[in-house]
Amino acid sequence: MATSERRPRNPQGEGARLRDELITAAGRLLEAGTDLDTLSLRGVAREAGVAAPSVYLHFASKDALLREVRQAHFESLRRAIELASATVQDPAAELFAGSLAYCRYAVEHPGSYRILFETPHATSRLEEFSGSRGEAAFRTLVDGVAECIAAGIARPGDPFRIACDIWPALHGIASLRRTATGFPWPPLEDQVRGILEAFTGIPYGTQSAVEETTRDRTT
Amino acid sequence: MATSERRPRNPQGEGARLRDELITAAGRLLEAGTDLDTLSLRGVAREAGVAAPSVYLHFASKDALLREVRQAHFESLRRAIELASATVQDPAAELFAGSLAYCRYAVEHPGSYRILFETPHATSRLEEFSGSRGEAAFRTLVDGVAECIAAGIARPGDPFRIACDIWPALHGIASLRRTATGFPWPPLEDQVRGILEAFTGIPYGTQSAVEETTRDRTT
DNA sequence: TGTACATCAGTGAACGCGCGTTCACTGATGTAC
DNA sequence: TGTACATCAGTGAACGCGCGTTCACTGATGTAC
Repeated sequence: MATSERRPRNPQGEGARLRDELITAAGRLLEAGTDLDTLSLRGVAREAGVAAPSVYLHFASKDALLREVRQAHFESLRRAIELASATVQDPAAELFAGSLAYCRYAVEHPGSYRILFETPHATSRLEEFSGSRGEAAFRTLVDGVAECIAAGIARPGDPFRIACDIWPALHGIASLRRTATGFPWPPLEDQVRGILEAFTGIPYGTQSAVEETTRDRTT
Repeated sequence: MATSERRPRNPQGEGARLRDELITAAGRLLEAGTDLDTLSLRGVAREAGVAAPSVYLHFASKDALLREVRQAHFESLRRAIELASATVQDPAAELFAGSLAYCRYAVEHPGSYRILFETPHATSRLEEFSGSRGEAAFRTLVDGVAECIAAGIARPGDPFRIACDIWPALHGIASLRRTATGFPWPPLEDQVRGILEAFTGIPYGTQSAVEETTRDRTT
């Protein structure tokens, strides 16, 4: 939102700072609701308080800028999850903390999340999944599930396959909260717990678990 | 893709035909990968083989055109689900058929699905969920779950709350298949069955169900 | 210490383009008398 | 049957705008001698 204020020139030798400022400015625009497809190079430059051609001092093209913006936001999501997971010890709590952090990030930074998982981009269309930044992130989910199985807290099963169900479910509840705004969604925490419980069998104490024990009650 | 061919003028009294042709043309562009945000009035006119101002004979503005396009695609998704559900009798099979049809539609018509559930639009931001077209569609899912519970096939529970989990999960697996293209996704049918089983308890005979019975096998 | 020069961060003007929208029109087809 | 007119479906040219990108430049700061 820091539009229209004259930005002082960087001291010599630190021109690279503008690079970060541009990525940050793009992030601000995304948070403010601008779509990745409608995000313009000129708009980013304006937001950074800089002339449009200055962008070319650090990025070869608009696409190159957006690519770096995406990368920065991916890193930011990764950090949010890591931070949340680090606060707890046992594997079940860690799985929940990480999952919730993922959804919270998506809900709280919709523009950011959108460019990560809701926008197809030329690069990722070509690049293979294996070895990608995304694979590394997914692997921590797989590992989390595996730990819970190894600890005997979760139902036995293929951790990879289970993670293949959890990720989309988390993505779904976060993503639809943005699109279906009028929908009476259950609290996010409850829903995350319910998803993890449904796919891993870990008893997080959701309502459905309670109902399972009192199965014969009539609706 | 019917670009650049001279479209014959409609006979008098049937000018309204162009209206449908424009909506269809927009649909073709969406299928071809054009984004809703990048879809231009001029592009649609071009695809329909008509001059740009002709659009204004039937739509007040670009937004009005896109609104109608969205509505048409919603109707098309609804029909696809209805058609699939009608082929089977018992409630569990119907739930599966409808769910699979939903995902298939999303996967096979990504551009269409995208404008329905992955693009925020001014109208739906304002309009309440209750009474909307979306609510009617969601209700059929709730009803499907309720029938399964009533028939004693599904675990007892709140059908609405269960549908709140199923919808995002289905959305997730369909949506991420488009974004995470390189990911080694399990077959769509298996995944849909797994989701329904996890949230309703209906034994669709997925692998995880098998594993559940042979719980003591080591990983 | 003074000065010429190089480097560096960034700018202003201009380009060609496609966009949404407006406007006055064209020319075929139907209708009234 | 002939003709004047109305209706209807659609067009071509033009508008002002913001876009991505290129280009030659400016002016402050550092460095060599």
